[in-house]
Amino acid sequence: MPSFKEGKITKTLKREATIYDIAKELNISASTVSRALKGNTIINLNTRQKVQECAEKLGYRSNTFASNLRTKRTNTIGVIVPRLDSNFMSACLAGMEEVANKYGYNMIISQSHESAKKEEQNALTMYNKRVDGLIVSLTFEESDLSYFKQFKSKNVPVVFFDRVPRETENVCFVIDNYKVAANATKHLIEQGCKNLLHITIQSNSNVYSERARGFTDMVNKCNNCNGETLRLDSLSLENGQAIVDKILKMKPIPDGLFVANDMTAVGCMLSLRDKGIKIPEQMAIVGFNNDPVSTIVTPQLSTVSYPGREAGKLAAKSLIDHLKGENNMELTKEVILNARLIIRDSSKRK
Amino acid sequence: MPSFKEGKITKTLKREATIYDIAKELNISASTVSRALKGNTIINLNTRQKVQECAEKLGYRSNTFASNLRTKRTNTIGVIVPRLDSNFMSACLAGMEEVANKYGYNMIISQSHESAKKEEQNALTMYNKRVDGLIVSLTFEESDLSYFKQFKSKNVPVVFFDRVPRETENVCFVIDNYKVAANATKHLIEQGCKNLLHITIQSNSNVYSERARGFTDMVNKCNNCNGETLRLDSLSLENGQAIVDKILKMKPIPDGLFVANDMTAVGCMLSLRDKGIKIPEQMAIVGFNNDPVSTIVTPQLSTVSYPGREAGKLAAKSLIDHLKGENNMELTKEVILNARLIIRDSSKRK
DNA sequence: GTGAAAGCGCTAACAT
DNA sequence: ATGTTAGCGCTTTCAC
Repeated sequence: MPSFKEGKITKTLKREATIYDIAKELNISASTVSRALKGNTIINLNTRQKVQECAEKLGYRSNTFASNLRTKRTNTIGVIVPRLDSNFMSACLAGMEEVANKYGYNMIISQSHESAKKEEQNALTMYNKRVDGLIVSLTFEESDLSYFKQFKSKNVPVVFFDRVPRETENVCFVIDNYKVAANATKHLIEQGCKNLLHITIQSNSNVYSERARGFTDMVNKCNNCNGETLRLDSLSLENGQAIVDKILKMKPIPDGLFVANDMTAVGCMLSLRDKGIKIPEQMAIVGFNNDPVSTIVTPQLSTVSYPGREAGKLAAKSLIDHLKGENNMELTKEVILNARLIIRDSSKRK
Repeated sequence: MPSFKEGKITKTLKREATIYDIAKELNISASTVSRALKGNTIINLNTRQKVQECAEKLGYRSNTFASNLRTKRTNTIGVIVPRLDSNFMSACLAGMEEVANKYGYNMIISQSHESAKKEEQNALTMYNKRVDGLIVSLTFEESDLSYFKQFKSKNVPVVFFDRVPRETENVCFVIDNYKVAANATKHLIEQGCKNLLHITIQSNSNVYSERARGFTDMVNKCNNCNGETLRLDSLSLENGQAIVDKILKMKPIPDGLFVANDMTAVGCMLSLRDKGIKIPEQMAIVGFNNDPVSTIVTPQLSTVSYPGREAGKLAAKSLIDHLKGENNMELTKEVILNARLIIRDSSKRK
């Protein structure tokens, strides 16, 4: 240990206490202090208590970098999501945080804002911060995802949820977007809709393409009905007005809407109501996500429940189990979460 | 540097590349590599390029711990919030993340779940992780907040937002809850409400106590009206039913409601509608936060706009400016953000 | 423009 | 039960 000959008092006030300070104070070795601090029972109880007291007295706090530098683990999980300010995403994050926290992991969260470039930057940051594991929901901007490959070479597990790669070796937590979209469409057909419209986003993301595919396939199975898909640049509450303007110019005007998220569906509903169009009589509507807004709008919005909190918890748990060596990720490829159609008044004609 | 005599090849594959590996490969010193990697222009451009190439070739990534261990900075900001899955909070977090990311900081987020004990644990974790700064919104469970004092002794700036300490030396980002609550109450009175009810949470938190005080003071200024405050254990959409049951048993039944958050206000509205009570004619309602749901419910909910995203951005910016030495936190005590009453149909009688 | 050397604070293998 | 020792990978004087 270096000696602080000059200005000792000032330095002592400024400097962080280390295990060496404790060791010196108690006339024992640093290793003993290190062990005592970890509660290692091989160390005399008496010594342990003394160390603890002295640590508190000196305002000691463990230096995670020094520790990480040695142990090569960070106890940190990186999370990259498109945006964190949606009901669905914050539910996912809350679930992850809960699990991570429970097992002693911290979470670093970053947003890609739907930009592949930002996603890459974020991935690089996570990589350099040496997160122990990574949880990702992709942007809908297309990219080769090569920047996630590097993690594999370092044995850092990556799991995806919701928006997952089309093809990947990584574990994915998803719902069966195809099936549930087909179900929703079938429901609209059963309610007597003849001219269906699917409103979604222009994207190659599995989430949206699968929903669109489910919609189209189901429409095609139906002999006397028609289906169109409207692909927009973004989906939000505010888009409602513009969307409705478009819809009302279509020939024939659709009588059934399957919208890829609830906020947009609600935006449409509000605008349709302004135009005096009756829901569900003239236009039956089904949304997606079971956002709280779906129960608040009048009439209540039929939607697909998507258990975000559970998805988050499961993804985090799976990652942590893997890190603790308690499960073998090679065994799991994909976890399909339960999503189901919730029928409410916005689509119920019978 | 240690030599890896045995099993060199295997080790080379597993081991992380370091600046020493690059140095050896290029026959230069580690210091030069270190400088080159940082783009230090004192190093020959040619050398810098070579180093860069070699780094990529070896899959080198900077070891932040070693770096942090030396520089004693983490470029990480800790965030502790009660819950992250509300519209308001995720807007705040999104704002913070945006700013933090822009200035090269990472964010570690944790939830206290309204428990003071968990808040303390989280603070301790942040402390030990040596965050460069901390942004906090408090639980509504009361505590002495002593666990935030330690940061000051280490010169780690702490800023609070939304739910802030009653007395503190730290910078706080808030709205004027008192004033805006008084305004909302005044508005209800102006609409002809005689029996007002404020629905809030049982808490000493500045946010709720100030809103309640604003309400009460304004009611007291009014000669011919009456005001009660209902303090609950929690506020949520789901509480609506139970709250309405209580309200309808009151004598006299209130004709004006000022609810401390929008979700709860909406919960009440839905339940009131079920009971056939007319809004705003029989019961005028004002909420708080300007959550998207306020524009979705029928009739639209009058509320108080609370600029969460801006609050988050400002809090983060202030913290980072301070970390960069660009502002003096001693100069700022409290930043009052703009919040204003938004009058919609749920309270408009005239 | 580049190198040598010391040390940030901790842990763990090995000794006693 | 405790101590000795040797680094983890980086940055940063100071020297040339």
